[in-house]
Amino acid sequence: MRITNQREIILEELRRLRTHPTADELYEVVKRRLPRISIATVYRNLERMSEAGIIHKLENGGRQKRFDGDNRPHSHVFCIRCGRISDVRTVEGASARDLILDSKGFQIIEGGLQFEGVCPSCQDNEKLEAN
Amino acid sequence: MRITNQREIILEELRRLRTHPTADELYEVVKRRLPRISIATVYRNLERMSEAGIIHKLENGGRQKRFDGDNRPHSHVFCIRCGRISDVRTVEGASARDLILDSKGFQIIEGGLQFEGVCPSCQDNEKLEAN
DNA sequence: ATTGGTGCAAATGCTTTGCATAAAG
DNA sequence: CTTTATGCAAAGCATTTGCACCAAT
Repeated sequence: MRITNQREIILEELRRLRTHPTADELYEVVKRRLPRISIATVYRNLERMSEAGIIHKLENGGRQKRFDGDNRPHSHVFCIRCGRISDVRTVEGASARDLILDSKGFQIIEGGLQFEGVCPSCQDNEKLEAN
Repeated sequence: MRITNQREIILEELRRLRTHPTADELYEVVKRRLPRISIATVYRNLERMSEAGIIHKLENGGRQKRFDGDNRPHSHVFCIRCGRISDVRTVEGASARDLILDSKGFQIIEGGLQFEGVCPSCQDNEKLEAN
């Protein structure tokens, strides 16, 4: 994997953001430093780097993918309303890998806890909408 | 929610299949019984029923969504190569909801263990490709 | 010099939607 | 009868890809 300007800046900005941005959100930020960059380059690099384990790709209920520059193992909460993602703390030592009993022949590569809920700002919106 | 023929048969076939089918796989199966059904109807009903908690929508690394007619809480393994999904057994009592310590203000609706790995048939393919 | 990466625009593919018609309650 | 669901085709939208050009090693 060649070290290009684009790749470095994409990684740098993804690590700086703590918001688990979507590809196009990250593209907007990176564009400020590299005005001629293409969204395709952002997608290609996010894909390559997540395959390489440098970053993490997060799924969210069929919405746009989100990316996480923090590749230490940790759990997330997904807002089922707006798609926002937060990190969460869980009990130490309760790794999903240890909890699995029968993997149905699958070679387990990783496991994690995943939560779904409603984020604070969507809870506010729900209250407003109720009136 | 009105009880239509389409809705009943979609649910029936989804419950019968234990393969966590994609919308179009299910469409193919349902079409044998209802030749004039539209894929849009399948999508609409899967969406409605998963909102209502009758069935479950499963995400899989940015691939096509898969659906599960078994709505009892349980964990899945996702094949990172082909997208196949299997149910897995985990230790009793280790619910993700209990493990969470700080939910960052999110109102947790559900939590579960999620694994990624390589399914048996893709492991075979990997062996073949190595030669 | 050679390989791999980029930008652009077009294509892809899953999913959703508008609308006229049909079925359910 | 009134409302909700369906079928069809077209649109939407995030993501991927072909290709000619450029940059890194």
